[in-house]
Amino acid sequence: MTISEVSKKFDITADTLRYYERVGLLPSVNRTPSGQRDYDDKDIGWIEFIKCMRGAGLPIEVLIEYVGLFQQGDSTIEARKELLIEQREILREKLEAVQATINRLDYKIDVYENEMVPFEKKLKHNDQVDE
Amino acid sequence: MTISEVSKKFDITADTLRYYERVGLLPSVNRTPSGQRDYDDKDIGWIEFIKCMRGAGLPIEVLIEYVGLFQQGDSTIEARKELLIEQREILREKLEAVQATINRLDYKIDVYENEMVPFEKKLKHNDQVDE
DNA sequence: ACTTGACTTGGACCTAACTCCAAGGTGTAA
DNA sequence: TTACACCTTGGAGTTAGGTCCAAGTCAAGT
Repeated sequence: MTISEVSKKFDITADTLRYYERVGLLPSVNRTPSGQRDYDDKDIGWIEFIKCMRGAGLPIEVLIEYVGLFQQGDSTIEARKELLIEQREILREKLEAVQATINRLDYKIDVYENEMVPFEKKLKHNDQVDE
Repeated sequence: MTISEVSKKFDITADTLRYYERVGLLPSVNRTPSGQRDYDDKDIGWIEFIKCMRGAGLPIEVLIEYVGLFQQGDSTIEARKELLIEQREILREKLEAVQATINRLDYKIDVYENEMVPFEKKLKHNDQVDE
């Protein structure tokens, strides 16, 4: 799979895909004899994983560390698990914060709705007075 | 209230508070005769609001716009409401993404837990073989 | 009056995560 | 074989959101 195909498939720019590779987030992408990237299923899997994790806000550094551990084989299983648990905890806190803010916006929007009723009434009243 | 008191109260550095003011996010903070900031209840209210919104990831630009609308008075109530509705929608999507990623991490962590059982068994087996 | 600690400003600097560009190589259809 | 779209690299530039610093002012205690 070429870089532009992957780019379209995941809606990630080719520049970003090259950047990911450069920083060690996407190691060992195969090349065609002429040097062009040729993504295989394993690469696609990583990209899909990275897209999901980045979409939730995990820092690239953390993902690089995870990839690095993965490449070191079975001896890092425990470390990888700990890393994921730690990130999950951070995401749980983020979820809480986002939910709390949504609740607050719900309330504020509701107040605006109800504040507009007397506001519109006032406008109507003024219209009547003018007539 | 002095800047350091506000800083402690909300766990926001004084530099950040000044930065917020500079970019127009916290307009019209009163000063003492000697020119030092003296935050009042209204300021405190805004800071608390900003902290909550920033904590959920709303961009500063959007908050600046909201503050600006607010200062223009009642005629912007509808616009403010629309702005909040739009941001709420974005937060809902973020919530979805974070939740989906937590679920995925739950699954991966679970796999690691179960992958480690045979891994440890293997270790134990080796131990027995060695003895 | 002097010290100490908090406050002021303007502006430079920093980090994360891209994003863009120039200069050049490749591949395929007419 | 020429045109054209697509690929390559290294490196510079961008954006958001702070963060830090120097040089100076101010306030409270001794």
